[in-house]
Amino acid sequence: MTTRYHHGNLRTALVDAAVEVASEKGPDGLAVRDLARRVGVSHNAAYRHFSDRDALVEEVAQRGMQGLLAAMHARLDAVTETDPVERARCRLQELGKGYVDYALAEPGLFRVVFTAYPEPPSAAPSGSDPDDPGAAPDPYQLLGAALDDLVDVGFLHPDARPDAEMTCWSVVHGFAVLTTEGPLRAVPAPERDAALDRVLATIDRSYGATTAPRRPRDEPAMATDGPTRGASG
Amino acid sequence: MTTRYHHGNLRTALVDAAVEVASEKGPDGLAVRDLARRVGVSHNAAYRHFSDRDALVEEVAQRGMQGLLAAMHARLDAVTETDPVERARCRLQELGKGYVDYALAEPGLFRVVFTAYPEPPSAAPSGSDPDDPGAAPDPYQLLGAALDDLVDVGFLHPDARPDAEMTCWSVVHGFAVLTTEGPLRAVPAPERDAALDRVLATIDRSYGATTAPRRPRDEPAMATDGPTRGASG
DNA sequence: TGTACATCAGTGAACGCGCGTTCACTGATGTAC
DNA sequence: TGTACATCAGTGAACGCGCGTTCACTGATGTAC
Repeated sequence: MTTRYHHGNLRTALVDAAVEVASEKGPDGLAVRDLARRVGVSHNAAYRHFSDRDALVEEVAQRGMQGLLAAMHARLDAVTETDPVERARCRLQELGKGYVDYALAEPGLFRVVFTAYPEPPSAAPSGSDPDDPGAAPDPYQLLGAALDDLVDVGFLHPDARPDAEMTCWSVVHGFAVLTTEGPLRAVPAPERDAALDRVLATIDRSYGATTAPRRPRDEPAMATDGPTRGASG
Repeated sequence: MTTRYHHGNLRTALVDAAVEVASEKGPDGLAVRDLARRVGVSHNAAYRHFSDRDALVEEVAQRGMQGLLAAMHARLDAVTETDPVERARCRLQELGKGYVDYALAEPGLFRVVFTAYPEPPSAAPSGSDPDDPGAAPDPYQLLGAALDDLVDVGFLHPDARPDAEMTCWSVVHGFAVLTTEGPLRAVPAPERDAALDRVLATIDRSYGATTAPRRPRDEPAMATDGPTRGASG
């Protein structure tokens, strides 16, 4: 039973092993032979289940994408704020934190997600179909929905809505890359987390500034740790 | 003379070839044997000039860094604005554009720059020495200086100054990665460039909002393409 | 319930690739006298 | 100006590695009758 001829679950076992390896070594660490070895099967048995190495990597990328989405949803679901404006602002920030959470927790898989398809989908001129912008399906839509909420709630001015996805995605992706693989990977966790809060607050402040000048209030709509509160302790 | 025994300039020739290769294939495309072949020399002659492959890659990374700095300086030097506030704002944005310029023009070398040292410099707890934050020396200092100017000129509130480097670097690096290697690599150039303008304007608007509420003016300090101008053609 | 047979899921050997690195060696160069 | 010699900068062969992929093959499984 321990070593029967038919594995019974080889495909899943290979992907599991691949996820584990990729988690440590990233996409370049994935080798069909190595994975077969780990699973205890001859090195070409894998070809019964995957047409080639790329197919296996793609499977890992899908798992990574699921993890990324889970991390984002986890943060989103934890938002308890009830005031519509505060809630929408908070949700956008938490979305970004979830993204970075995952990149920091699983840097290898995070890399696989963004390396899986080295060839650009040049056939369809991306951007024309808003439901399929490039190769990033759901996180992109989550972000879009959060930004739409921010407009609906009256915080983000509609004129500032276009390309807002790219701003948010860029800042959060850049932060993730710089602090996981990049030159900022040695920054200690507390400083790093504080920095992310400030980075996200910067975006929030910008969005608040798109409406604040138009409707007079006592308090300008600003980030909670903005300079007007003077809470720089 | 064409094929003399002593090459005379082998070290430089190897680095030149490596830059050319890395420019197309990125860091993983660099192989000592291949480079020697290209230069027309036996594959181990390279070891007279480089202790190992990593030393050669590091040399390419330095060239890449020079290119990156040159691209940033080129943008910076092209700023003719004379009004101090406008000038400082403009310079920050051009700095970001220069960074993205280089990433788009030389994606392979850009990657080498950020892959050269896979091991974190964990010895020195980075961030303690502001002159050497991680492995990115000069672009980081250029950015810091631009942000300091923005404070000096009264546009960016000092309370919002901390971690401003990380915001700017993150947004610009993320944009570069997403549009060169990432899911947005298929976005056509015109849309992409317009998006970058809006992304940078978002940061500018945020920084303007750190001072605007405090000193009453006729016009709030906002990005040139902000919604209050209504220039959404 | 038993059996023949198609099909599925493995195996071991082999091909061909390119790599990093080291070894003992040799051709060229330049300098001291 | 000529020569001996140390040193520098190449060479060719070899070691050992791991990889992706294909080939002909075999053991196990399940289904039709």
